[in-house]
Amino acid sequence: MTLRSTLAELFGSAFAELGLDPTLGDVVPSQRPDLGQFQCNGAMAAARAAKRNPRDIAAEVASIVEADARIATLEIAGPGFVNIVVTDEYLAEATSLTAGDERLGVSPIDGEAHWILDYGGPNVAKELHVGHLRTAIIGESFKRTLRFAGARVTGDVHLGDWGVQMGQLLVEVRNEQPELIYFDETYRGPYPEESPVTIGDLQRLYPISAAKTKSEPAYAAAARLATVDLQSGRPGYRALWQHFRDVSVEAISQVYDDLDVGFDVWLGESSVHDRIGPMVERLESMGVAEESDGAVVVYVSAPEEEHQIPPLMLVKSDGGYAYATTDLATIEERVEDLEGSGAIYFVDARQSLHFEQVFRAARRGGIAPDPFVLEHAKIGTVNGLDGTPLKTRDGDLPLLRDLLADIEAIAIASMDAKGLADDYPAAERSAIAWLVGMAAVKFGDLSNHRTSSYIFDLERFSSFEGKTGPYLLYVAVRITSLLKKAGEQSIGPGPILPPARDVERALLLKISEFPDAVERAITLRAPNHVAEYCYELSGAFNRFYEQCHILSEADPDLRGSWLAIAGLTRRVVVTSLDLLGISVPERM
RNA sequence: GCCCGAGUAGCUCAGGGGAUAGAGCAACUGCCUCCUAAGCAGUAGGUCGCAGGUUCGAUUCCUGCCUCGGGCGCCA
Repeated sequence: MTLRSTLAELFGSAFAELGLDPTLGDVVPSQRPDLGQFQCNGAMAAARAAKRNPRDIAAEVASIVEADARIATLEIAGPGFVNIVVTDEYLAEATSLTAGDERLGVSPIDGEAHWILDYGGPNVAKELHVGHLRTAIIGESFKRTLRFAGARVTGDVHLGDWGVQMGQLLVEVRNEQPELIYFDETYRGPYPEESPVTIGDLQRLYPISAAKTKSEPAYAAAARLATVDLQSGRPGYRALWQHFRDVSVEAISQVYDDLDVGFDVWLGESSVHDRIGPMVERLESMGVAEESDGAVVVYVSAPEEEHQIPPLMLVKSDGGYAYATTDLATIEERVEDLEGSGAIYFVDARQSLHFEQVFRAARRGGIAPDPFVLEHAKIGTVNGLDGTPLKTRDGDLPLLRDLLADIEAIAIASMDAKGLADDYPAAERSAIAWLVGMAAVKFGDLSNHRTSSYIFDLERFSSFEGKTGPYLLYVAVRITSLLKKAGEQSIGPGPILPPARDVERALLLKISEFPDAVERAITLRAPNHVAEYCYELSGAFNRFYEQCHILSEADPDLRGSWLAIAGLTRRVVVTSLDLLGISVPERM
């Protein structure tokens, strides 16, 4: 129960008392802080249905609500706005309640639901590149936020580990090292535990094999054959493939670890391979899958639909499965094995048609029962300064590893230039630089809406000032330092007193908005609401800090109250940052 | 051609049917004898792409148009 929702309930029951819809009593933070702290706009909406003057309704609602001891003033303004100011006593009381709640006022959501989140999608043999950045950051944040609200969540990396690229790699490795035991069809194992290839080898070979597949039909045929052999279980191929997967997972998880992005399961395309055959057969026998031009497809548009969308390709005319097939089988896995109640895909918006097709096919084929939620949370692209997807000078997608190293270097340069933390141990200093860089990247990403493509400008990261991740770290660190100093002077927090200054009231009101930001982030699948909130809260604290000099305050009760407020602010900031996947250093 | 998304301050972007549309950067002006100036305060900057519609009220919802980006059966 939050301050805002308490008021909404209060107004709701007043509307109900007048025989009007209680949802009209919704209360929101005021858009005109000069006129009030909160506002209720329901009277204007009610006026039409009730065929009455909105100001009259507002007046009647106000006269009921006014009696409540928590309300300081109510004013009717304009066409029928009710501007609300709560008493300082109640504001203090509500803040104490928040401080006493482990979830800081966020109400727990349905703990029965089990959400499967898909925000990985890296491929074996390919390093994580900038295209993986947004999905990882946003998905991770959403996972943490859902979990904070008490939901059961499983993050699946969904590795691309089973397509024709695997066949291509097998062929290319054979070209380079034909003597390897894995290619000897007469050999009966066991195979070496040591991988014959490194992740570096795979990254080198992958583009070569991809290029040859394009230009040499015979090579492409060999790759397809190898893929089929792999998938049908040829032991040498399986063993070699396992090495491909292992070395790739090691490299991939290293970068995810650096990003502090985690997955609960490392499933992938290969883990649903055995499901595909039976699934296709079942869809065919149901009449959902049909033969068309030598391929097997699922029609996903009803004939009468005005805008037809193309059918989903299940089996290509060469007998191979399409990647939509794998995605369909993955849904089945998520329903049956993972026992999910829904799956949310944090994936590039450009794949929206693909997901539309897959989701429709999953419904038609009964793979996803009706209550199972299927949702594509569209992610915008990371663009360069020219507004097109970010590329290196060679035209490749920049590797995440390189990008993060650049950011770290910028953070160090920035610290050097400002002479920050120059008396700290070198190891701590570089740890701080890393956290500052990560905060900059993540906040820069998360403060944009999920669906919008934004311009990633390294230059802009060279200054960690203004609305940036480091600004938020700075607030948390400032408070840590403040609390430490207070402790050294044996000053402790006390009960939160009714606020007497505007900056203090503004801070307490902002603290009370945390649950609304979290709720919005969850329902809209949009962590930018938490990011935006955290920035606003930080600003409110900095203004408070500027005007209320805590440690030199003579009144011990006031000092204790302010210290408690500072401590609570820190908790909310650190919690918000944690929901964004951003870690805070002890000092900076 | 059809579908999806975007168009808001010089730049990068927020914005929940409500009042006077916000932030950061860049520009200009102040504030470190005082808990971290990675900070705070202030000035300036807008026909919210265009035209209609719904509504007491539209940047927000609907329709059309313009511009840009993306997607559209055998790549994944």
